[in-house]
Amino acid sequence: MDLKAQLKTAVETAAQQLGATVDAAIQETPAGKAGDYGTPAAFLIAKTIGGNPAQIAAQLAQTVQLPQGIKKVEAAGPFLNFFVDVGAFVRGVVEKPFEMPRLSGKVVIEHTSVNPNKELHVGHLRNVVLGDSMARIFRAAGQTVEVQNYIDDTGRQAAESIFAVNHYGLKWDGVQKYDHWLGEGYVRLNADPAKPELEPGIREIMHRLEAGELRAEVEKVVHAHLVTCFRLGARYDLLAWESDVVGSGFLGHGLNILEGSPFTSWPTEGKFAGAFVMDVSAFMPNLEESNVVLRRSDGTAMYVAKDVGYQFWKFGLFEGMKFKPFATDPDGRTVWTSAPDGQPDTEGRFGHADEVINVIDSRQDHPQKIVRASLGVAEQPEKEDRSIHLSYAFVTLEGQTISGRKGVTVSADAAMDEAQKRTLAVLAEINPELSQREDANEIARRIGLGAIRFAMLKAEPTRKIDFRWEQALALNGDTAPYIQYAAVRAASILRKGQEAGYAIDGTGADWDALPDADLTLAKQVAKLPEIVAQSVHVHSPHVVAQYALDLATSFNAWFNAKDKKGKPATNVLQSEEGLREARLALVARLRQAFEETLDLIGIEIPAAM
RNA sequence: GCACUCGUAGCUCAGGUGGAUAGAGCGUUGGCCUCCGAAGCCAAAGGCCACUGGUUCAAGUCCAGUCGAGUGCACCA
Repeated sequence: MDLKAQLKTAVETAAQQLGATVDAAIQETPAGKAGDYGTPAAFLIAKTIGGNPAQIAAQLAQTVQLPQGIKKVEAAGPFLNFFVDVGAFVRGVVEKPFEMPRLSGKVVIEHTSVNPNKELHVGHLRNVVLGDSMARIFRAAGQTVEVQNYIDDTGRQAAESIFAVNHYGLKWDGVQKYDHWLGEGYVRLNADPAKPELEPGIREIMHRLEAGELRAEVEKVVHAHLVTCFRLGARYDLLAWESDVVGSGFLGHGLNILEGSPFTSWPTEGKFAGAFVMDVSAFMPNLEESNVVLRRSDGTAMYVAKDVGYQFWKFGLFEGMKFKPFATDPDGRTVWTSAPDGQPDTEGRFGHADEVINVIDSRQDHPQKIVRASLGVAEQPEKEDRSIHLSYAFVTLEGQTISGRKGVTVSADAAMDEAQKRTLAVLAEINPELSQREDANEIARRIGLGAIRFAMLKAEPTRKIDFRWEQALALNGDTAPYIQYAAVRAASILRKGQEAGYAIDGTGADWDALPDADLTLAKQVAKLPEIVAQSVHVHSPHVVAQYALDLATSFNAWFNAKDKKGKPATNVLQSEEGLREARLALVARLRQAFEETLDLIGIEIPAAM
């Protein structure tokens, strides 16, 4: 149990003795206040048993049992503050592995789901990075994670691109990236004044797509998309094709389940006569129209019915899809795909989620709420509860709405190329020697991609992002390179320490020689597990990104600390023996915290900067 | 019109389940490399936390309303 949890128990036990049952919050004391951790629990106790909070805090200070590692407690007015034993605390942080949350169960995360008709643009980056980071974080918290990527292969967009290729007689040269080439046909078609007359041809392609005749064409785009996503660091377990969702009868299965619900009906009169409708008012209050049509009066299904069926399948409400390998990712793991000629999933390997997270932009808020409500309609309240829409605001480009058709767009591939190019240029300028090293490109890759990923997830998902080169590729300030630089610097200290023959594992450490400055840093390092727990709780990786910044800031401040005479106060290698070993061990732990934290958001640390 | 999201420093953003003087980055100004990496650090300036009311010992945080911005509201996909 970590120290804060022990403090919480100690305070609550002491409160019990005074006759009050409270939920004691343990927080860090504000900078400048006495103590390390504190609690305002006396307010709550005073409320239940009466009395003066300050007096109660004083009483608690007398009776509370101090856990190991806490050397002193004192009341500061109504607050109860604890003082940690610096040496014992830092030693604990250094020697104990992180106690990550231990969640169980399976979560299915759907992300990317880009129309297979043209290349990804910078707006898609946000989706991929959010989803991939969530997958990493949930995995670290102990859950089984399955990442799915939905392929809308029967939609209008895919049809238009394929039609354009045929119509204009376009030939792929085998050199240009396939998705970029295909996208050019799409753009050309949509700029063509004759497009309205071409409608019958497009419709024919749509029918052929639905029949699965053009699967091979679509697969080429999907492979090209995977190249982009792999480069970003994303990984997938399963590609779920819309044609397979439909072909596996998920629509019917889903509607069958819903038909047994008291919230669905086949009205015989009124505006919905002849249609199959679902009343979601019990799950989505305040709607002007609470009836959702699932099957039209002509018998055809509405689009949301597909989403509902797919969602039900993710939760394991029925089976039916077949699967086969599709590709191998850069780590050598197999990416599976749904396929009509695949094998049945007899082991319940895919789907069967306890929780489903759909990473989709906020324009889909309403349909996603309907999907969620449909689980309520199906009388599956716990699944409804764990049906999460990770909604994020769309990305604009230099203030304009991204539109491939209007040419207001930057591809994800170009953004990554540019990021690496700019990084390399900066490297040549500020560290010419390093830029001559043979791994200079790899260094630039890690920094450039890190910068992009970080820019996409440092803010809350509900924030709108306006993609601007200077901002997305900035190398100082609140950026990935700032954090990476700190991590590299930490590694550099460790290397120098080892070269000098010092132990970095705490051997020979004099923990009690550590001053408060080192305690501040150790406290920051110790926070990682609760950060992971919070990120899982709020379903957003921005919490982890912000923590990574805090960690780097704390380390830089500590590294540069000066004493009253303006001399370095925390120089590790020049510290006295014993203190030096303690600091080296702390820096080693910090470096590990950087690695684990950045890995949670898919950012790699370069060998040097 | 209805619903959802948002409104914190000039700009871009952090601020667990309410708790002690509201924090960063960019930009501005001024400092810090005979000392482990200056892509760094320190300091200054910059805030009626949109507004009004309410709940509470305590509100940036919760509730109601107002104003402003964005998005979505088809037997479309």
